[in-house]
Amino acid sequence: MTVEQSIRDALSQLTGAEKKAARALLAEYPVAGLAPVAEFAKSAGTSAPTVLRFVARIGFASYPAFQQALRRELQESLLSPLEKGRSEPAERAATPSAIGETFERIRDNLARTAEELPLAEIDESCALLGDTRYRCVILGGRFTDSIAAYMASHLRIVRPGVRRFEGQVSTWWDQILDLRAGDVAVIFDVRRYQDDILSVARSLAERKVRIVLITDQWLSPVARHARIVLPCRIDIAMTWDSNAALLALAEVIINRVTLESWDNAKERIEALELAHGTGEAAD
Amino acid sequence: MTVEQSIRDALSQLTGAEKKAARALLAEYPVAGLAPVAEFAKSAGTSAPTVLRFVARIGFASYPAFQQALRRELQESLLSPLEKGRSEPAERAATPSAIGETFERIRDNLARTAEELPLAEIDESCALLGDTRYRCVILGGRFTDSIAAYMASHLRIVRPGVRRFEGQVSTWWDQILDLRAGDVAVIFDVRRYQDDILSVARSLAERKVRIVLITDQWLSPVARHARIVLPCRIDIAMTWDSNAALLALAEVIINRVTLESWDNAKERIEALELAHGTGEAAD
DNA sequence: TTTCTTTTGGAATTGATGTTACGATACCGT
DNA sequence: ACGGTATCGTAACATCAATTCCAAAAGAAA
Repeated sequence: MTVEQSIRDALSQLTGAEKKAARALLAEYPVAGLAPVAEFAKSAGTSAPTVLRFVARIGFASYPAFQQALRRELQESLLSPLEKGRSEPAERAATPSAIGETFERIRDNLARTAEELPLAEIDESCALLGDTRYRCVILGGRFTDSIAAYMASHLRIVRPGVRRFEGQVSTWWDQILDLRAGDVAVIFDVRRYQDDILSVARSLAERKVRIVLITDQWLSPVARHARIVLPCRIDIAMTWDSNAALLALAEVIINRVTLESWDNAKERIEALELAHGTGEAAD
Repeated sequence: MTVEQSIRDALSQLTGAEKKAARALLAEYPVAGLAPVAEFAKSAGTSAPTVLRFVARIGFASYPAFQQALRRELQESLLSPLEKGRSEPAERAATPSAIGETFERIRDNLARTAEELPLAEIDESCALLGDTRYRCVILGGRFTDSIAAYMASHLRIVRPGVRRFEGQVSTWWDQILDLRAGDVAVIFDVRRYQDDILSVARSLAERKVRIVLITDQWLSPVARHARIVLPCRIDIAMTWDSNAALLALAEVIINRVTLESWDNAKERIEALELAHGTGEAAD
């Protein structure tokens, strides 16, 4: 039962001045109701007490309670345009064009991510990661662990002191002890945020490890402990979210760090390539 | 100039706790800002004074003035719900930066990849991967191994019999023995093609394992042994190639397979979510 | 018209909210 | 390691908003 429905149901039982309030709210729903009582009353052409009687009549204990309900509703309706369809994926036809469409949505996520990313924060992250005086650990959650691995495998080539937390979470705690204040942790965490990641983050923060968080637009709770937060778009209105934007961001950072510390990186890349012996396999 | 833009512009000049407030607002825009200061502060994990300092910093004389601006904005955006959201992409695009450019190149790769991908091949891949009568192994090279892991972690939820070849290549040979004719192998291999991957592919082909190869536009030599070849764009004219298109393709396939075998997948997803106990970490 | 009931808004009251001052803390440079 | 500076949160304060009371006005019934 939404607030709007409550109003329509109760409308017939309202007194004259109360109806004025109801109509004013319906006309500018729900913004009018988010204003202070006096303002609402004025825009409805009535008085504050009348508005309060109206609010009580549709079943709220107080005006703040009424506003809170409006806010909750609003938040849900702002999420739903993206969220809907998630419930019944079966409806979404798997037509050939669906592939192109999915790609399109992923591209769209990249574009919006690039738009919304705070550039200054990326600069700072790269600075942190380029500073070889401090060590660096990279970790991720259930699915994003792969992205973490990807980033680590590149960063490890560019600079020394890169470690990755992998496997059993219980083994991470020992490794945290090796870290000193000032070291940097890159944490990937997207929705269905994991409690264990949060615990680790808290523990890292306590040890003054500086956290760079790469998360989704709704922000992992790890944000509380993070020095830098980089939100990415992940919703593609399908069964699974898309982590492509996270990977892209990781790549951007990797390239940036590589460039900025090119003198060191160059040597390391060449040395490692030689040792690895990756001959360009001819066809 | 919308409030949201003001925030993004000012973000870099904000102090740590102020950033928390900014992020909390951006994460639940604009609803978070419509709550009383104390509530806003709590949801942002900071104190009321900090929120007020934040509001002052982005140019408002008082908290009520700030809320009024939010309401005005909200009302306008509700009146024209069609052009809601991305207000002026033209303005935002005016931020010339290497970061935006890199993102642009990655997006371009995705677009070209989507164009050039043979749809019929994708259909067939999905059919192969959706057929639970056969097992499925996933593996990748030095960097693409992470992408393989990503795909495996999802596919494993959707269907049974998914394995991943990881760690030391030498241990893979034993595992190949477990595979029967008709089983499916997804192989990721991009330039600097690795000899060991080619060897494994050859061996798999000999055992009549059907290979789905996800590679770059220049095609890994594994293509010779592959039943299906899906080429992606990876070049972004920087130190490192971008594997974002591979990830996107993997995601497309994952979603497709999930949809096609939804009846089975649904049960497995629900069962695993329950067992995993991933509580949406409330804050 | 008169009287009673219902409704309404002004004004006082009470409570919550925004605001400010100050002490504690963390951070940074020397 | 130390002192200075910036930042943050607790607590007191002042302001404003929500609520209540009551008298006046409007409407209904006699």
